Amino acid sequence: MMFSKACEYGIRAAVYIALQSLDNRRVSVNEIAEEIDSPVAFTAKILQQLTRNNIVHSVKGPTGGFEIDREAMDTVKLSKIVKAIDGDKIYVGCGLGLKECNADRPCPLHDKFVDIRTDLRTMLQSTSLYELATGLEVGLTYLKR
Amino acid sequence: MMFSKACEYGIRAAVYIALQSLDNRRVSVNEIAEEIDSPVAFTAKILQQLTRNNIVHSVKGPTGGFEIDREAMDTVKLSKIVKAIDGDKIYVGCGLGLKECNADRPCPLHDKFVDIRTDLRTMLQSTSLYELATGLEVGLTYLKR
DNA sequence: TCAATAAAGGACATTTTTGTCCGAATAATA
DNA sequence: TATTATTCGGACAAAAATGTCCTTTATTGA
Ligand code: FES
Ligand code: FES
Repeated sequence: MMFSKACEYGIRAAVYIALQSLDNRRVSVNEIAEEIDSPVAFTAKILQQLTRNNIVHSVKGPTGGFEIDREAMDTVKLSKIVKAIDGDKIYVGCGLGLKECNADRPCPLHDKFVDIRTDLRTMLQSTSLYELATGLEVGLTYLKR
Repeated sequence: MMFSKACEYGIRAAVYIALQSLDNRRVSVNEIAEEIDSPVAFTAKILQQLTRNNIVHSVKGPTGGFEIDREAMDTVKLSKIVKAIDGDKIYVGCGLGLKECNADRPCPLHDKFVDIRTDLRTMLQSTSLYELATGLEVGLTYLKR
């Protein structure tokens, strides 16, 4: 509802890859899709986008798969994933669908909407994959129901 | 991005109807679509939903059109429109797309996401059509670019 | 070198959302 | 009563998002 399905899968996949990379396991699309409960082929497409955007790293061939450097887990924030998949409409779009959000000619919801949108952006820009992966690691959070 | 197109049009239409009802003008779909810059026939469909949900009132025939009681302008909050058109997924859905959002088995983003979602809900539940229409009336806000 | 394994990428299929069209129902008014 | 202006409702169409399939490419290890 806030993010596209593709983006939801992308974030879940990235978090799972980060989790496994924490103990140096490279993971395949099949395993990822299984663990995050997502359609395999569609997930593969999304992983291609993440790879092209240097969010995850991929290796072909046997023993290949996806992984994330320990460093990237800190530097890659959710905002980067969202931007790669959904673009920046979530950051700059008007809540009521005007062609652009513009404080000089605001829609009736502008002021209230901007507050929330800013909170969302701040949250996404400050949340790293590492942070999300560690919650998973200690069993506090889950990637599927 | 946050709301569907249908919902965006629905809110803009409702605000415009409220604005005109402030000085007792009933408005037609054609006028509404013109003034909020939306596709006429699609807007008509959305207005039907708003009518069925008692958000606006419609009158058929010549001199007919849409209107909103002065009282309803206060009691109808944006949350009612959003719920009528987009349902309640925006309020109860998991940000990462898990089948349901559940604090007992949260996704990695749950805590941070819930904060923002709650702010959004609170904002929608506390914002009335009257409030939005008055900003328009005095020329502070706009419904099209 | 060859078979097996995995990602990459393109074409296609399905579903959902967005949008259109047209006839029926309703009501005002001449 | 006939005409006209309006919403209502259903069927349809187009576009976008979601999802599938299959072939190619890279890499490993026997
Ligand atoms: S103009 Fe609508 S949110 Fe800024
Ligand atoms: S479980 Fe994901 S937002 Fe609550």
